[in-house]
Amino acid sequence: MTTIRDVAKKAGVSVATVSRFLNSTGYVSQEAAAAVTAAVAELQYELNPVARSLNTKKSNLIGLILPDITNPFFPELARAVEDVALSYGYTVILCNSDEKPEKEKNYIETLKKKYIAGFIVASNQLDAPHYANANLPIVALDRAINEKIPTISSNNKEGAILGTKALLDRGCKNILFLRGPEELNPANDRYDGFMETIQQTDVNFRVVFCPFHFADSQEIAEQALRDDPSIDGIFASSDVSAAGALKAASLLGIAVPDALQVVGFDGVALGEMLTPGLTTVAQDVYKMGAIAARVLIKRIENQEIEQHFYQVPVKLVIRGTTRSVTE
Amino acid sequence: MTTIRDVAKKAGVSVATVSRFLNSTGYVSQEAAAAVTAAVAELQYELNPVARSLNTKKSNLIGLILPDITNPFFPELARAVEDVALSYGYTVILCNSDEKPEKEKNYIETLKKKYIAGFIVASNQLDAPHYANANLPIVALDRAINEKIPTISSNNKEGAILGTKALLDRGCKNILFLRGPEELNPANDRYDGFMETIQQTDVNFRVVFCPFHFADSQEIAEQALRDDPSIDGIFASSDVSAAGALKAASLLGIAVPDALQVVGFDGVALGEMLTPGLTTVAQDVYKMGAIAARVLIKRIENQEIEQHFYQVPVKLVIRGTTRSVTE
DNA sequence: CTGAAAGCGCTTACAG
DNA sequence: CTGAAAGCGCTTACAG
Repeated sequence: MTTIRDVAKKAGVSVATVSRFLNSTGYVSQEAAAAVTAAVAELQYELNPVARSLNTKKSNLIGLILPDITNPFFPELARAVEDVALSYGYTVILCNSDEKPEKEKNYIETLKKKYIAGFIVASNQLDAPHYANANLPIVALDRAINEKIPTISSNNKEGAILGTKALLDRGCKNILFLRGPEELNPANDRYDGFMETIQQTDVNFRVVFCPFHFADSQEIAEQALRDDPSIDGIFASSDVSAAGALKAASLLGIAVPDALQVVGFDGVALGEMLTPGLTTVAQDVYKMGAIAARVLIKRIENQEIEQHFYQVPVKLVIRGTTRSVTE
Repeated sequence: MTTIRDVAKKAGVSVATVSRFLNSTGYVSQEAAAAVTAAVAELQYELNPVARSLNTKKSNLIGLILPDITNPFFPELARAVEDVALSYGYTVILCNSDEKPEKEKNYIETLKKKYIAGFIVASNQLDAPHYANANLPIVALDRAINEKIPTISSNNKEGAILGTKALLDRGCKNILFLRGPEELNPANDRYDGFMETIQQTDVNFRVVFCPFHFADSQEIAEQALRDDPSIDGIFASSDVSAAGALKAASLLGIAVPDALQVVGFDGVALGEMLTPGLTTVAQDVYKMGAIAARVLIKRIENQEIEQHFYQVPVKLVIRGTTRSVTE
């Protein structure tokens, strides 16, 4: 392995000069710079990041803390984070927290020992003290912990308004809203958007809590549809829940979209694979991840960041679970 | 930050003794051990992994190289790897390679500089020289590069036999096999299983290449079904392809499972969300990932490993895209 | 603009 | 069984 010492010797300068040149810190004469450049090229020298970390107490590792990569929302997010990280020379460590504070805390502590540069956190435990005390650059997804931590989220309320209107515009007169978990900020924003929109009309509606889980959603939807067969529209707070609702409808022999229209939320790949294809409010998950990574890296590198809250636009994707607009 | 030096001072021994004790390398007297233990506890000392890495040229990082975490097969694999890694004190770095040799090579090189402990590789580029020359513990998924590298895979051939028989047992007389990419070992094993089984019968069949991609699969299946409307069974080499085939059938107005039965391969969550639910040959993806991680860690720690090839069993999951068995 | 030297926090022959 | 010392490969005041 060739070290900075070898480079210094070959270039005829001190290691300090080589280091300063390589890190563009401090002045280096033209000649010295040229000599070092040549020596580096000739020896194919590459800096040892571990040795550097030991000094600077910083690495180019970033931690991505999320509940569970298995949840269809997260792979695309992880992909975006990794793409951006890679392009800036960072490496990402995957941390599945299962929303457990001890797991998160544990990750933060063991990674701090590795001088991790920062964290991107997509978790509900964000208000736990281990984040506030982490003393490290952090960027949050979907949940603001405090003003100091930049947050990226979709425009969930706007999305819910779009989704609700989609059902209204298509003639639904009795809408079931599958509301997501109460602890989830985005789910609550979606709820607000739905309520605000529906209450401006005289359309019937009911709201039911429903986890973002397929089998549970199916059961809850089935129950609701049995209770009230006149339901003619379902707005689910997630695509997985929408898939559950579709399954329930099929089991009950309810025709979609003729007798029942369904709109999901997320824009996950699953939606297009269903039959009929799921009409949904699509988030730009990749973009969220990319922004999160970019903002984190800016913070790590002490660059200015323009804003602390990023709202990524959302859009309605019309597929087969809704009919054409009625006049 | 408290260092090994502080511990040594408090315990009244040298840092060498502390280090030896902590790493259980070399002899340490009872008294010294006790003193160190007490000092460590009192100071809440934790070893600095970066400083250690610099000396030992090893870290507890493991790299997971896969084509794209966005492909529904991989999140569960990644989850398993991470779970096992965590329980043994390792941390996993996510590397999306897009099957590009340069990307893989680049990852390997930059991570080697970080003294990465080993790699788990789920990629088709495994025969590229950068693996053979990596000079690091590697475990492969689904593809053997050479005898030195342990490999974990599903029993793909057996699975294909199961899937084919499922169609045969249910009366299919004209089967379309959606064969996966030619470069993919598992896809070829599935093909072999299919061929072996079907050729023992006088049932009509045809084979078509088909990438593991939804829209492409849909198109290919649609074309095939148009060409030959008498097809009454489709065996797809992946669940995503099966989903594409189902979509095609629905578009063409072909009733599943009455006029057409479909069997997938993978056992991905998507399968149960489809309507009707997808009958499929399920792999135990989590188990594959867990074994891969366990084997890699054994190699890293120079433990014996029992075998070099692990075949994880596969099982047939019957859902709604097939009928009941005919006599 | 540059170099000698100390230091980051550990490990590991080596001598005793 | 144990300690002094060198070393892992870099960075960073400090003095010049």
